[in-house]
Amino acid sequence: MTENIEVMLTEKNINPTAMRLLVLDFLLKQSSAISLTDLEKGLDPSDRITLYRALKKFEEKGLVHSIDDGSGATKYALCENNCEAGHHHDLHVHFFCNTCRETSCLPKHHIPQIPLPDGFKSEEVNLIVKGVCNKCVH
Amino acid sequence: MTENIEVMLTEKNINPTAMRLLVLDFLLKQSSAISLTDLEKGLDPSDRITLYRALKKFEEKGLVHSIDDGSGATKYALCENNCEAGHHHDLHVHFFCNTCRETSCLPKHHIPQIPLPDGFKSEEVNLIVKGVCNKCVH
DNA sequence: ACAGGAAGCGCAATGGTATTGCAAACTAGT
DNA sequence: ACTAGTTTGCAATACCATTGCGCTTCCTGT
Ligand SMILES: [Mn+2]
Ligand SMILES: [Mn+2]
Ligand SMILES: [Zn+2]
Ligand SMILES: [Zn+2]
Repeated sequence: MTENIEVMLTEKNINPTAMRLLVLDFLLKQSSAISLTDLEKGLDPSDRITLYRALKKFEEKGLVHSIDDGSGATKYALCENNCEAGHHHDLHVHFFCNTCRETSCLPKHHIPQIPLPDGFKSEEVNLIVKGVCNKCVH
Repeated sequence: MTENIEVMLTEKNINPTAMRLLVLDFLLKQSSAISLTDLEKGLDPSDRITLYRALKKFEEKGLVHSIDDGSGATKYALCENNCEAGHHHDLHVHFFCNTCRETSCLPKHHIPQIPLPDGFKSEEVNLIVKGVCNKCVH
């Protein structure tokens, strides 16, 4: 099991340090995207900055992607495999639940083509839908 | 002219104080959305907190809307008229230029319907396109 | 005109997040 | 075991957002 996690790191050219194994293990257990603070609280006595740099490294190497859901804190979630270092390919919709305040990836829901006025060139799109998630609907 | 600005405020049930007149005047002169810091620098010797509360009041009353463009600082822009207190109706696309770092409203470009998985209910959508704006394309 | 009271303003203070510098600890290759 | 490069922990910094509070200003009823 730890070996499995280690392979995931080495495949992305990330040195599998003890801290990074813990971080990836924690990420794998999540059902929604987490913030740095979530991670810090989840991995008890751990330095926030080290965790911050672990996430940054993961993102840089295409293992996780960051999500700006408007909550003020950047969220992180594992990529869908096809991402490479410095090049993310998982441009999907993200959902923020106003009830449980969890942010989820909707990898099946690609972002539609957005028409723009003449002279505007799109390079990146951030689409975040807010509402009530499937767990909070009653 | 000042009378005109004053009317805009009173129509939205906002007390037209000296500070608020200045803020609205400044907003009317902008061609793109501005941050609180932009406003503070634009209106020379003025208290940041007072400006902050002016913008909050304007937003609450449906005169401006706030934009989270991922830059870290909330941007503000005038609404398209049909907005009411506590109820904004200008759900349009926003564009962030990676070159000039200006954020623009694209009021002609409504946000398309985003399909969601079963059980998810959409209440709000934030769509921000990043790229190169018409002024920066060469 | 006067007394209250509400609204607005300026300043201080707080809390949260992101980011960098630096020295100590650690790893890997020789 | 030694050295070079990487990783870590802690301090420090920089913003941004938000609230508390006393003072001023403006409005209103008497
Ligand atoms: Mn995602
Ligand atoms: Mn807008
Ligand atoms: Zn939920
Ligand atoms: Zn531009």
